[in-house]
Amino acid sequence: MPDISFTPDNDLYKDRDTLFEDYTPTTIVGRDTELEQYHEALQPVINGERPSNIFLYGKTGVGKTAATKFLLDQLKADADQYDVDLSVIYLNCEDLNKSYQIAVKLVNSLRDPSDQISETGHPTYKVYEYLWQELDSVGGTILIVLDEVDNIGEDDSILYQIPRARSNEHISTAKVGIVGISNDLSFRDNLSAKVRSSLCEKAISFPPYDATGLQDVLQQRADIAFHDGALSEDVLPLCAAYGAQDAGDARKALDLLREAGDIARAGDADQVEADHVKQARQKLEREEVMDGIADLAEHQQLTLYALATFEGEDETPVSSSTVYDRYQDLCGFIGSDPLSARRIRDFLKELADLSITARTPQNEGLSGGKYHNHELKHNLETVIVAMNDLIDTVGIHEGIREVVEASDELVFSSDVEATISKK
DNA sequence: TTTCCACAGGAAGGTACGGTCT
DNA sequence: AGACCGTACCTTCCTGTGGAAA
Repeated sequence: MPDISFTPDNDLYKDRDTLFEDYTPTTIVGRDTELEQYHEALQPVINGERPSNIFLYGKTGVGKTAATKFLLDQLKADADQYDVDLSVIYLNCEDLNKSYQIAVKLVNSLRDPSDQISETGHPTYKVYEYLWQELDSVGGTILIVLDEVDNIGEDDSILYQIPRARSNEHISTAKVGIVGISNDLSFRDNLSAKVRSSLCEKAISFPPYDATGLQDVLQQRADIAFHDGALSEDVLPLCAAYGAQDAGDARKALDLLREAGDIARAGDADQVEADHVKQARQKLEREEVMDGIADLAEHQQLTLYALATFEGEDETPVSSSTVYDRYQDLCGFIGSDPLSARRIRDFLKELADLSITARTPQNEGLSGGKYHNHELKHNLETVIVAMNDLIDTVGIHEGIREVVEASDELVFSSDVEATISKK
């Protein structure tokens, strides 16, 4: 039995918590022009005027949310000082893809916990009525921050309902402004014309960090998170370089730094080294794929399983219809009705969007026609381990037998020993 | 230059489900 | 109870695509 007593770790860290996303630093590094524009756009609030609608856009991890939290905290403090009645509602639209759902969430966040409404069942107009009532009873100036609004896709009705609520006399006392934050750069262009004109009164673009910018961000956090000398000098440049590869995502770079720190600490190292960063990168990448796969529905996993068998047979890349044929075979083994080929094409696209697989368009003209080729983007064993449960119920296909036998991470119930042979 | 393969993926509609309201 | 509401998840049908071959 291992020693399970707990002792404080050796201390590379001064304050590890500051490496998490939810930590708001006291200053924002390298976003001066954006902060200036943002500041200017918020100015009407403090004058007691109708707030502008503001639209922020830029890729993930470029400081949009951090800048928002930072500036709005400041704005609230200043509003207090100048007797401006200001309320801020922050809503992350991550799991909301309809205007209706956002409206419900907003109503619920304004209502007492004992008086919540359910997410379905109400007619749309009712939900909006509730929302106007709640906004009016709050009164004053209200800023509604919708983070990751691009999730609502086509259905942008709430984005023109709210800005127009006052002129349409749905609300009378409150002055409402929207701050929309989008990770999708094309979202703005896809908005309907009437929404674009009202929501994007002030549009602020956050460009990705370059490696130097990232290094400044990392340095700021590392100074408060680690003790002096805890990082060897190539650690931050390396994290920054990886981060720049990941579309200038500062959040990922911070995660990487923290993971590297954790690995170094677990290994009782005196210093975080470049090698720890490399290990951390592998570990994070692997976790990302594993989580992505674990969240897939059964038939999505079956689709991936089908593709994985070809990978095991060294036959990738393969066309969508080839994957579909094997998918149907796999369905046969568990006596499940296969979904339509059309549906599987959707799944294959989703898998590619999640970066679990790679998809390449092919065109062989008259002889072969136009189609997509698919292959795994990650180590086959990783994918198989992530689908362990599914494979346990379906059985081990011959194509992946070799990998399964070589792996020591897989756990199967004894009756899955039988191999599904290739048709 | 024209043809045409083999899908890609949009559109529309069905069904089941969890909900409200009267 | 039964009308009605919004959504997730599918299917069916069908038009569009682009480059190798003719």
